Amino acid sequence: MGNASAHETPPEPRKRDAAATAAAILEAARVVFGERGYDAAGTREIAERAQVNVALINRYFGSKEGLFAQAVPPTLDISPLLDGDMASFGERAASLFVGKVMQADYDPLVALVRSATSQDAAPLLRKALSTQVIAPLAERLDGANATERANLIVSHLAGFHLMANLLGTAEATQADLPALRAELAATLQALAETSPSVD
Amino acid sequence: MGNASAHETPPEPRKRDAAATAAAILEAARVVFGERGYDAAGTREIAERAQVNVALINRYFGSKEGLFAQAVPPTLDISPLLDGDMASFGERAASLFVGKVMQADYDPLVALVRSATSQDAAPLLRKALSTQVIAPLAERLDGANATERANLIVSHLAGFHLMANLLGTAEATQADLPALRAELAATLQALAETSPSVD
DNA sequence: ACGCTATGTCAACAAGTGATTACAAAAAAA
DNA sequence: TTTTTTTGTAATCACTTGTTGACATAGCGT
Repeated sequence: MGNASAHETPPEPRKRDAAATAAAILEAARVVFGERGYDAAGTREIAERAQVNVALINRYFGSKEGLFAQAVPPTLDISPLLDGDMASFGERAASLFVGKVMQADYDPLVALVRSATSQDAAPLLRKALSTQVIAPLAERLDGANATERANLIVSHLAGFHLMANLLGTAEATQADLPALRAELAATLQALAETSPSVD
Repeated sequence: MGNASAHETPPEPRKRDAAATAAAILEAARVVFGERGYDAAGTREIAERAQVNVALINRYFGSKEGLFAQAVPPTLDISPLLDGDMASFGERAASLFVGKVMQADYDPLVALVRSATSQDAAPLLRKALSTQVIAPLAERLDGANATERANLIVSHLAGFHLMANLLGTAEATQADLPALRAELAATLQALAETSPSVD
C-alpha cells in the first residue's frame, strides 16, 4: 500500500462538542466492557470505537475505572422482567436467557457477569446490583424470605449465563435446549412464588 | 537498611529435583489462579510463591496456558457432593456454599468461576467441566432431563458463588444467611429430584 | 479582530506482561 | 576424573497497559 505522500485525506479533526464526545465514549465503553469484561477491555479499543483520542477518556472520566462506573452500573435494570404478571416470571426470564441470539450490541447482564471477577470492577457493581436489581425484584415477591429468594434468582440467572454463554456447557453436554428452558423456568418460578420449604 | 556489601547470605540455589519443582509450580499455580483468576494471575507471582525462577514455568509447562491446563482442570471434582444419599444433596451442597469461610487455600470452584470469563482459560475449562462435573452429576440424577437439570445445578452453584463471594450481594442485601441456605437447599434439591414440571 | 479557554491531538512514560536466550553449575554418565 | 546432560539463574526482548504532559486549534466572548 504505497500511497504514502500524495493526496491523503488529512483526517479531519473532530467536531468539538464535549457532551457528544463524552456520550460517544460512554456508549463505546458499554459495548467493549460488555464484550470483553472490565480487565480485558482496553482504553485504546474503547477510544477507537468511539472515534476519539484515548486521552479524552482520562480527561472526561478520570480513569478507566471512573469510566466503567459511569457506563455500566447505571444500566443495570431488570424492570423489563418485572413488568407483567409474576405468575409467568419464570417463563419470561427463561425465554430471555436460553438460546437467545444476542441482538443488541450491549447487554447489561453480560457486562455484569463478564466483569464480576475483576477486582477493580466488582466493588463498583456491588451497590448497583443490590439496589437496582435485587431490591426491586424482592419487592415484587410475595411470601417469606423475599430478599433471599431474589438473591437466588439473580444468582441463578447470572450462573446460567456464565455457564451457558461463556463456558458453553449446555452445548458441550448436548443438552436439550427446550427441556433446559422448561427446567429453568420451573426453577425460577418456584423461587418467585411463595417459598415451598418454609411455612 | 544499609547492609549492602557485607555477609549477605548468598541465596543458595534450589535443590535440583525436576519433579518436585514442577509439583511446587503446580501447587502455587492452583492457589494463584484460584485467588486471581487466569488473566490476573501473573507468572512471576506464581513463580515467587513456588520459590522458583520464572523461566522454569515455561520450561516445564511450555506456557502460562499450559500450566493452567495441567493445574486447574484436573482438580474439578464434585465427588464429595455425590457421595451420600441424594435425598440430602441439596442440604449438603447448600451447607458447603453458604457462609463458609474459605478454609483451604485452593478451591476448584473458585478457580473455575474466577477464570470462566477469560478467553484463554474458558476453552480449557469447558471439556473438564462437562466430563468431570456435569456428566457424573447427571448420572446420579433420576427422572427426566437429567443432563439439563445437572447443568442447572452447576449453573446455580457457580452463579451463587459468583454473586455471594465475588460480588458479596448476600451481605450487601443483608440477607438472612440461614434462610438463604434453606432456600438454596430447597432449590437444589428440587432440581436433584424428579423434575416437577415434566411428566 | 482579538484573545482566551475549552477541546482535541500527539508522543511518550513507567510499569507490567509472557516469553526467550545465553550462561552457570549440579548431577549423572562415561 | 572427564564428559555430557539436566536443572536453575539472570538478563533481556517485544509488547501491552493506563496514564500524563506538552502542544495545537476551534470556537466563543469581547
